[in-house]
Amino acid sequence: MSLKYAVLAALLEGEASGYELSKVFDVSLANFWPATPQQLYRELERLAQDGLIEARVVQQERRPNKRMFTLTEAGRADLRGFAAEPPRRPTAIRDELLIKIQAMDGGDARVTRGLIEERMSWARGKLARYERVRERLVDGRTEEEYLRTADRVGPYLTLMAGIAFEEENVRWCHRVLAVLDRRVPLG
Amino acid sequence: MSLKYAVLAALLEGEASGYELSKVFDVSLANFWPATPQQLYRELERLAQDGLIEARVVQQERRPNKRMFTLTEAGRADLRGFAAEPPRRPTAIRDELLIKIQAMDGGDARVTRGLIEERMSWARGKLARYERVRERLVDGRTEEEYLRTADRVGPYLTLMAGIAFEEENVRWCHRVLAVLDRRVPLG
DNA sequence: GGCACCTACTCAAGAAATTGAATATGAGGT
DNA sequence: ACCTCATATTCAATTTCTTGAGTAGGTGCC
Repeated sequence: MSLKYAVLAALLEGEASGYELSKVFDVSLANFWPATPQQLYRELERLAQDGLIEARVVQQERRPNKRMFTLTEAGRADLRGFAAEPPRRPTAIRDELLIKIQAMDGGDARVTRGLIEERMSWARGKLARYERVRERLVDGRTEEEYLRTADRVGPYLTLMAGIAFEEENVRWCHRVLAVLDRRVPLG
Repeated sequence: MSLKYAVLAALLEGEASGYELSKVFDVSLANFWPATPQQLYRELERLAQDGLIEARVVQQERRPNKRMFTLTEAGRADLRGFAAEPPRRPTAIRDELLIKIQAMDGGDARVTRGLIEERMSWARGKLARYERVRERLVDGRTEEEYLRTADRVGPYLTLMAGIAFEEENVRWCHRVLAVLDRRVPLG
């Protein structure tokens, strides 16, 4: 049900094809509502049938044709309605690494260390990418100026949530490493 | 696939029935691998068939009988193997509220405020519950002492992740409220 | 006395997600 | 010449998840 609104929200940025959406999703929406390309194509089909988005086929010469989708007024209205309702489900996190950490005792601490280090460097990579998105958004303005004057601040606030999450992730990894070291010194 | 290991990890705490597991999942595992009772019962069936857990029926007088499940040695070994592998999928977060925030511009800022306040008080409630779990775990010891000496620290470290996540959540909510106020002062 | 909630599950229909492959073409590198 | 990657989807099989209901007695509260 929510994928529907995630797609509509993505289209607030403007017209896009399924393929483009699947890219956009990867860098922004995926941070709080992941979806595979297949899911997106299916959802776009449905939304078009329900009149919440409009499709037009763009003929291309040296590429496969593509269908570009735009929000309709009905789509905007539906999204506004959704945005004003309280969420139906609480936040859900699925993190395989945490299952592994839950079960780590009795295993090889050095292997666990490796997993944590991998996670940490992945989180740092993500932070770097977020930072670039942030810079493109504020576009030279100070944050304060941006937040007071920009048309839309929603995308910035969700980006902040993503950044905070990954920063916290890095701190947690440090902490786990410290605990592991105290218990089984690598000396 | 991971639900399997989440269940095995939960059984590291000792024998449990499906019903008990569904309670345990609610307070601890659900924080990084949510599952409904139906999912759990199905998974337990499968794990028992595969010989990773053992079931025994406990006759009860004034209650329906229950089946208690224990890890087998094969189950422990499988779990150890899993815990040493790198995760197959990155962390996935699904947060309806963030979709709403992404799409909030053009809507009623007071309504959005309400949603954020709801989220904040929910996060505080969760923090309070986490704190109680933490106290039961450390059981009078200092954190330092606990971390050096306890048999298992995995559950504590995942609890720390949950606490950090919710604290971050609260901070983010404050921030969003500040931004909303600056843009549309409530006077 | 009645009602709601707790224990302890099981069943089944339908919706959704996952996965892998298929299609067709072009661009860029070695 | 060949290989891989990018564009831009679609299809289909399988698995998984979600939802609601059903069963059946017990406990606690007003």
